[in-house]
Amino acid sequence: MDFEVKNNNIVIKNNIGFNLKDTLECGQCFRFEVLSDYEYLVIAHERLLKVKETDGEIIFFDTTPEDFENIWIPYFDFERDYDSIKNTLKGKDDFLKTAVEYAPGIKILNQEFFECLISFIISQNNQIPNIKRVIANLSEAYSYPLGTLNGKTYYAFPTAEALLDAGIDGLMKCKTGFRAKYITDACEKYISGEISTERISKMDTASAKELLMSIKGVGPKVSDCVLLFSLGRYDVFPTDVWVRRVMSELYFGGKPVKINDIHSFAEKNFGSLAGFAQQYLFYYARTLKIGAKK
DNA sequence: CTCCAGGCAGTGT
DNA sequence: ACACTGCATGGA
Repeated sequence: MDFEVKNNNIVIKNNIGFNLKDTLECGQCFRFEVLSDYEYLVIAHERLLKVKETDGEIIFFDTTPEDFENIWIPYFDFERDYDSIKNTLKGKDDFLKTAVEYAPGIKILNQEFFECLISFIISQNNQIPNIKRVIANLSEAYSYPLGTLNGKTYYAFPTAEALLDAGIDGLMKCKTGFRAKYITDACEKYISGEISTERISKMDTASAKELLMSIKGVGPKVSDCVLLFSLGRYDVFPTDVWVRRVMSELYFGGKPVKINDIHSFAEKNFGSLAGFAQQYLFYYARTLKIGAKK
């Protein structure tokens, strides 16, 4: 893709339908901060990125062309044809059309596997602001600083070795709660090589999901999130309380629906684009509180 | 105070 | 196969 170098910044034309705010705030990642309207701090791949969306342009501050091409283009999924994906989904039904058009600028980020795995283990029975806080706690306690902005220091995500060394006590001090033992189990399986992106890349999605679920604290929802947000498996349909609610409201007459029925519906109707559909539906449902009490 | 959150493991039928 | 319950923590 085309980009310009201006001072130490990279600037691109936003002719790719990208919305920075919706992409970061749609619940797929936890390592960002709002600096001002349309301006964010992103932590990923052991880097601190200031990024701003202006009228028709995206600016990546203090970024080299090498980092932009090798890290940020893949991370933000800039080279995928989202118009084609969105057009296909909008043609499925009017409900999905509404959800896609609610936030058409969402891209599915390509996050790092280990960080994504631990983050979504932490996400269970938790709320997004608290998930972000716990991840920040772990990073500050068990990793190294990447830089300082406005007097605040930001830290890389810890390695599996560092989190294992932290022990249950260390993890509990970071407010991981009952998930501490799950994190430890994930670290052990990752360090041993039992769980790795190399192994998973050779497996079909169902087998990959089964392997991930061998980790304590990783069930259908967490494994689907990891598969979708860090392994490029777009045929999964992570189903949490919000997705369950919105699916019930839109496709099952407001009645309670079993997870398996939702998965069957998504596989049949959304197929290889289920993951994209899920993210549009999730953001739409959560933001508008579709199906929530009150 | 109670209830719930991008769920899951454990236990029981 | 399915239903029920406890779980660390913080916020409404």
